[in-house]
Amino acid sequence: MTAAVSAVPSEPRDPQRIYSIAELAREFAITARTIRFYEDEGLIKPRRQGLTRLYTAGDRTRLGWILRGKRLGFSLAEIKELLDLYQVDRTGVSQLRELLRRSREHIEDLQRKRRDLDAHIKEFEDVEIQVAAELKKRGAETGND
Amino acid sequence: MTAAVSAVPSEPRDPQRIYSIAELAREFAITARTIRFYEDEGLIKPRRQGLTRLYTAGDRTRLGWILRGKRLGFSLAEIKELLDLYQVDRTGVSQLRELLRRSREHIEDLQRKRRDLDAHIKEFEDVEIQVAAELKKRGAETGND
DNA sequence: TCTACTCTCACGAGGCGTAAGAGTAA
DNA sequence: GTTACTCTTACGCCTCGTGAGAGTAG
Repeated sequence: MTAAVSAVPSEPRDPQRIYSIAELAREFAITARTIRFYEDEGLIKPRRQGLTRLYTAGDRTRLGWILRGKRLGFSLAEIKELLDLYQVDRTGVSQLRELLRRSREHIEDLQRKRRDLDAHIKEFEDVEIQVAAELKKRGAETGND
Repeated sequence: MTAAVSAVPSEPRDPQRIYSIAELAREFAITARTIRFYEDEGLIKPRRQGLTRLYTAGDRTRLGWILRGKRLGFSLAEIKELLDLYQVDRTGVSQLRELLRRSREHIEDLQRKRRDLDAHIKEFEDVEIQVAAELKKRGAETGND
């Protein structure tokens, strides 16, 4: 199902720290290839030292954000759009208005998702309750062994 | 982004009612091809009258469930597993225990998703608040026009 | 040389879309 | 007989990667 991987990894202890691609791959339990793929898709833009990619703490946060979006069922294109929301030009009023509009749109989308999720959870909790009751009736233990 | 489609459509007014594939496709804003595809994948099993598929209210509910799972980022394979949880054989104690175990597992997965989602929502709400404040500062209306 | 990175194909699974061609019910 | 469905078969496409092979920096 879902890999038991830290959702948002340990807080960035040192905001100045630089990460290698392999380090990030290990930390997020993905492959370096995947990180490069996200770069190809325009989701992340590490600095370079020659050919080697250098990731800042910000890049790392961004990557965690991407993966979280993925777990929530957003496509890479959608995630890119969401990420871009953070760094659009905020100088003009019309741009701010547009940002506000899209932000609200996304919040509604997310809230819809949450309603779906809550309904899902409730159903499985019902299953759990019923099955636990049935097991109890039969005199079997219901604990987690 | 996400199509503005009724998440769970109107309650099944008549539990006896039979639906055609086109009807369900319209209702859920998907194509008949998609519904047949789900059948190929073993997610739904309508009755047949000759070759024509006949969907019960239960099938309709099931389809809605599948689509909700999709919106939450589950793969069809995962959704199939979740759906199967509902109708596994519940006669034996060991089967009940297994059902309970997997049910709890899924609930944990769903709760993890919810934490992700809440964090996401909070971030965008922060964006909204900041942008709205900035617009107000500049004397522009922030309302939804 | 060995490690760790870089690159570019290329392939593959998941999730459908999209005809093609044919049957059937009103 | 035309419209509006239905069906199966099957190829194609986009997304999201994985893998292979080959080159390079230290």
